[in-house]
Amino acid sequence: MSAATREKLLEGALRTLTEQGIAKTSARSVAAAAGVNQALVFYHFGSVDELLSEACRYGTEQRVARYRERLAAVSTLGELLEFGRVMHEEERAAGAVAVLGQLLAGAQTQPRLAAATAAGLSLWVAEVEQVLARVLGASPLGGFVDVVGLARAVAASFVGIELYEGVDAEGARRALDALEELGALVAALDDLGPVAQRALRHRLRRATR
Amino acid sequence: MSAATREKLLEGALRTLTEQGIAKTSARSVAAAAGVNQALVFYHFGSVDELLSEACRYGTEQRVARYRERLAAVSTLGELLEFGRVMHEEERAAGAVAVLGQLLAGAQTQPRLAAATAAGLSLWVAEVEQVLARVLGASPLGGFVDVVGLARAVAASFVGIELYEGVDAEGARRALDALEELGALVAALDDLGPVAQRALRHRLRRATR
DNA sequence: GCCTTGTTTGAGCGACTGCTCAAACACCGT
DNA sequence: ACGGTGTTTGAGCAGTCGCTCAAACAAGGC
Repeated sequence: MSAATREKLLEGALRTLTEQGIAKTSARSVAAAAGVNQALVFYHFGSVDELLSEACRYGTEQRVARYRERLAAVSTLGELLEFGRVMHEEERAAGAVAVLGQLLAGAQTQPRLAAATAAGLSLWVAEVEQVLARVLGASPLGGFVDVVGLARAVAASFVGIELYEGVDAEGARRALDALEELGALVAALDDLGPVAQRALRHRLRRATR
Repeated sequence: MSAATREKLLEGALRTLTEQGIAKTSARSVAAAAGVNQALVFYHFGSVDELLSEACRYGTEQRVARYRERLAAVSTLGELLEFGRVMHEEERAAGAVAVLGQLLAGAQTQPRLAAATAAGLSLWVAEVEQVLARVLGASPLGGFVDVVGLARAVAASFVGIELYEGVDAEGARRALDALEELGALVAALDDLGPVAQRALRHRLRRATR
């Protein structure tokens, strides 16, 4: 039992990761953020690594579930871009994506953390994949891009930009604006006339061979 | 003087960051990697933060200079994509981009590091910006995307994907493949006939208003 | 009342952290 | 040979790290 303490520690770990970074995240700092004794980290999780791994899963599942309904309603690229902007605003406040960045940095040399972080990221990837398949399927680009790969690229890039925001908020804003613009341009391909669409598809077929 | 020791420490810092991560990068671990006494960190740089900041500048300038000539020769999107692939292979071995990821993670709560990392990233951004302006200027998309913002997005995304590679190498490969594919599709827009190009430009103009 | 089971606590271990410092060192002009 | 200058060294300080442990605690069955 004592799920309450476990949860306090998980929340404390997420808060510490966003506020202090992976370098200053320790059993003591997490326990302080959770308001409990530091020995409980080892009683409940065995090690700091294991706590962070579980916190990654806990936090990611929580965030993904928060957006699942809204994501399911997205059916055009334009809607997806708008959703991305809204989500970015919400997550910046919660720092949820920044957590993945910190874990990703820490995971480079810790196999246990690497597995947990990869699993956490794949939750996001799975969601993005579904939406992209739906959105791109209806576009002239449908069938020409590997949705599985693109979903991974989108998720990883999002984390990179979130980290970038921590050192250059203005630059990150411009980066996101530019991507939104670029997305809107791709969305505009949907509205091309039938002749232009045919010419475009013909070109795309040749480019992918 | 004693530029030799300074350089040894800078190289040692870069090596430690890639091999151990920001969380395990300390004055002692860097000095060990450099093969010198740990007190020299403080004699030459004053603090660990300052050493890492200078290492960021040192490493980034070195890598950017390494690619400047080749980047200047890139004039089409196709060439740019090929260059990106080659550079990725070279940098993965050197771990130079992974260093930026580690510094980015550490910089979230350390103002001194944040400034240095932002400066290092801006060196890459400046290069990407020049190439993008040249490459996109010749494409139907020219004038429709904010090159300054897009360059920042590209740089930050590259770092994110590099970090992702540390936890899921196969996934990162697919992500990069998909991006390359997507780029090839955009490049194919260049080869559209004049009628389709006109229709496309018309659509783009309407989409950006 | 007592004993068992599951949590929580504070103290403490050895190792590590950033950083300081007196002492030793190497190399210079004189 | 001498002093001066810049560099390097090992020891050491106070503090934190991951982790362990005996002891205190709460709660329930008997």
